[in-house]
Amino acid sequence: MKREKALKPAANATSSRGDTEPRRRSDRGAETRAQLIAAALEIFGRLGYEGATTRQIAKAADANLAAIVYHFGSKEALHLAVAEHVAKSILARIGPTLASISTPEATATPEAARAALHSLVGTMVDVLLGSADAERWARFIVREQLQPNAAFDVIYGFMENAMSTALHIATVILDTPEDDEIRLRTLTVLGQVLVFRVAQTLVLRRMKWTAIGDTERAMIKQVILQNLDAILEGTKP
Amino acid sequence: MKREKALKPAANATSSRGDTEPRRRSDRGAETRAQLIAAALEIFGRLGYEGATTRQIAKAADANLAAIVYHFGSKEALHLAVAEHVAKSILARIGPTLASISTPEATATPEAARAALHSLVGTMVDVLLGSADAERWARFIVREQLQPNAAFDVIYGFMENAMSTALHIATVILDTPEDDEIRLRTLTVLGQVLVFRVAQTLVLRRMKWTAIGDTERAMIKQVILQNLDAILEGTKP
DNA sequence: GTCTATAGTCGGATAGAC
DNA sequence: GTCTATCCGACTATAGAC
Repeated sequence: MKREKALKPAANATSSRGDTEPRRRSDRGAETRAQLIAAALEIFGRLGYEGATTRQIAKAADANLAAIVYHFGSKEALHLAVAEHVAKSILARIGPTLASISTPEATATPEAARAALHSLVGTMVDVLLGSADAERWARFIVREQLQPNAAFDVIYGFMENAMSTALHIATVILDTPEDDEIRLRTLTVLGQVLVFRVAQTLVLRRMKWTAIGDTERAMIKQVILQNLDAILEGTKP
Repeated sequence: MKREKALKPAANATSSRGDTEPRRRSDRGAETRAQLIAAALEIFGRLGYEGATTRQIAKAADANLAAIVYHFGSKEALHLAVAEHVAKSILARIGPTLASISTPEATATPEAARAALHSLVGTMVDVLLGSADAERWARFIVREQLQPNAAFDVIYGFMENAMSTALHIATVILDTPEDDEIRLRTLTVLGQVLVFRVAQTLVLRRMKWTAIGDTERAMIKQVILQNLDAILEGTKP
């Protein structure tokens, strides 16, 4: 928000390069772009948009400072490219699960629906807590929430999708229409997963853990799924 | 992380001013300090430590740039002073509730314990969602989680307190020893509250709300307390 | 496509008048 | 205690050699 002078360049935003010329022999360019995005994801997530500097990012990506402008057009465009990358990556992870529980069969009976919901929540826990990648994604996303940017809109898309699916399944299980109450309840389930990412510093201290590994993740998943069942059971009409 | 040169000054950190001279007639100094802290809370919360600039803060506080160094010693010291202010403010709000449920009577019977837990969670919802101040506190705290600083330690203290109390009450209700499982479950309850602060952009969009006012807060509280009861009921040994 | 060098701007901190 | 003026390091973005 500080240097809003020459925002003229950009031109070639994020993807769709090589549209003027056929794909050439070397993919050095693509590699550099990928490295820049990976480094930017990490650094934007930790320091925020303003706190991150293009020098840091270039250095972490083992690329040249000018490469950022060359490949993305500006610091801001790089930020947006990272958001797109995150959205795509997460969708790639939960997409299969989402698809498998979006079939009519998955919600044919309350039992099947319950299994589908377990599957979705379990996948969310795994995706959010199960990889170093996810750690970076989550940090980046939470930053966007704190300071909603254009990048947030990019990310919102897939969240919308997952939440809608979960909501629909929940209405089947509880046999109720979709109303504010069940919408809120769906959000509280999301919160139970998110807290382990967002308040992780607090979580680690309280649990006297040093990290959330496989064992810890399994415990967390078990507790959340038990809660989910209890909530489904306890709030039946 | 950028300008680690002259970190020499500081000297007079945050409070305890006027120890060299008796409190004088005017409290202009105290007022300026308060305004600076208020402005810094808002701006650090929104932009993060690195993203915030002392010029912005001074301007928002209607104070002079040099006043920051004069009163706090440095940008970093101001940041820490804000953390202390936040911790104190929150404790002032939940302290009474915390005290009232820390008595032996409050956990004498499972019924009383359940009421105490409701009281604590309800207060948390009110504090976190019920005031414009809380919005700022939450933003600031979440930032600290993403990028733990010295300031985080300041804030952790009161969280520890509230969590321990909640945990103890839960063990009474469930009549189980304190173990990892119940610790995790306590954190999932915290998550249900936090999500409405942390992912508020998402919440507002999904609920098609424009803000979380009294009505919305009441709905949220009801849903979370119902969940809490369901969880307590559904996970009994 | 990648690099170095640099232009132009903005940052935190300081000095010293009042 | 508060202010203006200023230093100087670090920032983003650019130009142009390779």
